[in-house]
Amino acid sequence: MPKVDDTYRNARRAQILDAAITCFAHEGFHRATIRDIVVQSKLSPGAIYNYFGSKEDIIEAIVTERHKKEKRLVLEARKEPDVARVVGRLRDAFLGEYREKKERLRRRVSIQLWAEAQRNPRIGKIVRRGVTQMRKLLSRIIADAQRRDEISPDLDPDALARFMIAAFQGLALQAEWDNNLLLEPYLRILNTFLKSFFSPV
Amino acid sequence: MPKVDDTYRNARRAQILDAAITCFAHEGFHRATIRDIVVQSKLSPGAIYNYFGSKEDIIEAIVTERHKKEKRLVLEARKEPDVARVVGRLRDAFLGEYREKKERLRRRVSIQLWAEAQRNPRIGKIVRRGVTQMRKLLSRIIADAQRRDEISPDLDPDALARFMIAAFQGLALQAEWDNNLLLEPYLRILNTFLKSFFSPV
Amino acid sequence: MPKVDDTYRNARRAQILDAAITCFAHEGFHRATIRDIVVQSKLSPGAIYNYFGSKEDIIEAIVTERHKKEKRLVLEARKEPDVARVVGRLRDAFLGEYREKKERLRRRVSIQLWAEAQRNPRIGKIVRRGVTQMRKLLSRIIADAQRRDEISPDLDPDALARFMIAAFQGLALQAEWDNNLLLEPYLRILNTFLKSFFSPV
Amino acid sequence: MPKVDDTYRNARRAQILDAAITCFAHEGFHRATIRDIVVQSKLSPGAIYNYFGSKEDIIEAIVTERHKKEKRLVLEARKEPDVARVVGRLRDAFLGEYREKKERLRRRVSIQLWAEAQRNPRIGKIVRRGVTQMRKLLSRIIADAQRRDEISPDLDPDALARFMIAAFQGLALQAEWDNNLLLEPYLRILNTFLKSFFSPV
DNA sequence: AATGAATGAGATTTCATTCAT
DNA sequence: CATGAATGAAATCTCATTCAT
Repeated sequence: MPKVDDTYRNARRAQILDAAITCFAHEGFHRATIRDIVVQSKLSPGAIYNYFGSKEDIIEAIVTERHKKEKRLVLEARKEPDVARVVGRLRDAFLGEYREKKERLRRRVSIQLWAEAQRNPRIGKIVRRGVTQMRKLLSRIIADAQRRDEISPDLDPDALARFMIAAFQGLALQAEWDNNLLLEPYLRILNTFLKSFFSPV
Repeated sequence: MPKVDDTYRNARRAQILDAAITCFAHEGFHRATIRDIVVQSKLSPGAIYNYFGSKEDIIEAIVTERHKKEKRLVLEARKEPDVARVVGRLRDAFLGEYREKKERLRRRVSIQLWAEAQRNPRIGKIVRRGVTQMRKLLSRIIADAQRRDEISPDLDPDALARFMIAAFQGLALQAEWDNNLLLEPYLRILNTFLKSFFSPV
Repeated sequence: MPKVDDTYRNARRAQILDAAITCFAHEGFHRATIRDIVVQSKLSPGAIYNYFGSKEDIIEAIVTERHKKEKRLVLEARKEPDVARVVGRLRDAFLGEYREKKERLRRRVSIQLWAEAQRNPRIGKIVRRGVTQMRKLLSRIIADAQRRDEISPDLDPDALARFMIAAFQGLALQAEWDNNLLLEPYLRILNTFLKSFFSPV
Repeated sequence: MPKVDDTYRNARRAQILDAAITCFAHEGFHRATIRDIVVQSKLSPGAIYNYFGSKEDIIEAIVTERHKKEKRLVLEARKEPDVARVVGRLRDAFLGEYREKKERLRRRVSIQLWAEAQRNPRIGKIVRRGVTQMRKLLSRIIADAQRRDEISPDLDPDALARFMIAAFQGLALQAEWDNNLLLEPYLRILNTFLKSFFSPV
């Protein structure tokens, strides 16, 4: 079944990554075996190693795709005319994901990644790069808003960006532990917080 | 079968837990081997299994001690006369730890725990219990303050507690990735945030 | 199903065998993968399996061709009028090869074959047949010379043949290990040895 | 069963090496699996890896012990008063091994080593070192004899050493292929050869 | 005939845990 | 109580070979 085109190969790649996300989300990186991914993806070990050189490569691919998607979300949000709306849209985009089952899995994998990044230099580098990228993007959005006098010039853009990211990271964690965590009340606090920083001065 | 006293046993236990924290912080739960802990603790495998029934038991002991300590911190802070000071003291207590090397290791282990809690029901249960306990404590502090009219009654105590926890969880993560993260600017944002919620109405 | 002619098929076969010799010489039979041969030969796995039923078949083909060539060399040498000249020519023929790069590869493969012959009955049989054939040829040359009174009748033809073969096998090994082994001194010893046996009585 | 003494550990080590020699001799390095060695040695995989870091380490240990033994043999032989007797004793020592079953296995492994040395730099280095050591030892024996006027000064000691080694290497190979190779006739040729070089001038 | 993606048996190695001393 | 050698299940990855196209 040779001479397949890129569409075919991309489909297989996605098939493997999807299976891997499911397995990693349920078992963690270390407990999820290649065999698990084999079963989940309905492929064979050999087939998987045709697309990825190692288990770590699969993890890396997952992170990389995740980061690409997040960057896209932020760049999309940035098109809004003022910072309040940019931030509102970001909030909606990231919170929106909380309903989707597939995204739930991805979030679980993200938490695995935070742990893995600690001891795996290669994964660490990539995860770090991703978060830094996100922080820089947010930071710039804030700085731009300050330049346009939309928000107080006293706020440190970088620190505020960190704080926003923290609010979402913490939510991700807690949502993970609490199956019936109610988004609404959290959202209301978040809005109060956002308003206190991002409403027109 | 020489009966040794409790002091001796407790010292050995602590020796093992200290070694384990170091190993887990550096290698993660799965990559850190019992042998690593053996080397680090200068004991033998057999000795370790005399004090803990399994690797998981060691992890469990670490979490449990961690939670006890955090509970102590909060109960201590609660003695302050008003909520602004309670929150301020909590902030100082948790941030104070950021300078200590030993605490750095514990924080790293915490992140490992978040990941492990996802797939290990036993650890999951304990970690969940710990965060819930913390949330309940904070939540009650907030509710009490509302009852004393110190802060707005519109805020959902539980959600605000979650938000505060998130701010610290996110900081822990980012501090982990960014060796030279500056606490000061983050602290300033945190203060602004806290003030906007907790200053006398 | 395009019927191609024998010339085409023979060319492909040679292409595969050449590639295989290179790979086997560099990586050994077990470490050299079909994929290596695919890359080296610039063909595809499927193509290779069109010409050879298995990796072992390729090895077998290499041995067989090698043996054919050696037999040709001996038969050629045997045309010389007396045993001294026969032996001299054999020596030149086999030593002549030491300069050629391609032959260096073949010699490396031969050493692999000695090892493989030990545990692989099929290869073992062929290798054995080849050496036996060579020994018989030399043995007959010696016996004929004895019959013609060219050399002492006391020498056991078979044992002497073995000894001659050993001298070359050992040289092949040592040349393999010693990149700058000097042929000349060895050759002088070899000549002294040959003269002591093969000079006219 | 801890705190064992060196005798115990050496016995286990020997047990593993013996099993490995048997397996390697029968199946070759690549076909012999660790599991084979496990079965043969009646130990467990873990036990084996307690004594050797890898399959390659086992191979290395086998070569090293072999070389030590050969060196001992030569040094022992060198004590003879004149070169003829030295050489005679060497011949007897090495040929003597041909009767012993255990030595037969070792010889088979040696042939495997010649092949493995080609593609495995680590093994290559050790094998080379061993043969070089042997050649140097023989070479010095010859040179000493020349200094004492026992043999012709025209012979190149190094080349003659090579030739002697070759005679034994070739014999090892042929004995391997020919189960009923007769040593006597070969020995007679060898003696003629040795006499022609080593008898008093 | 050629292609090359897929297969899946099997190899090496690791490591939590046990238990004789 | 301590020791550390031994156990053996299980994990990752390789590679000869097949076969749909």
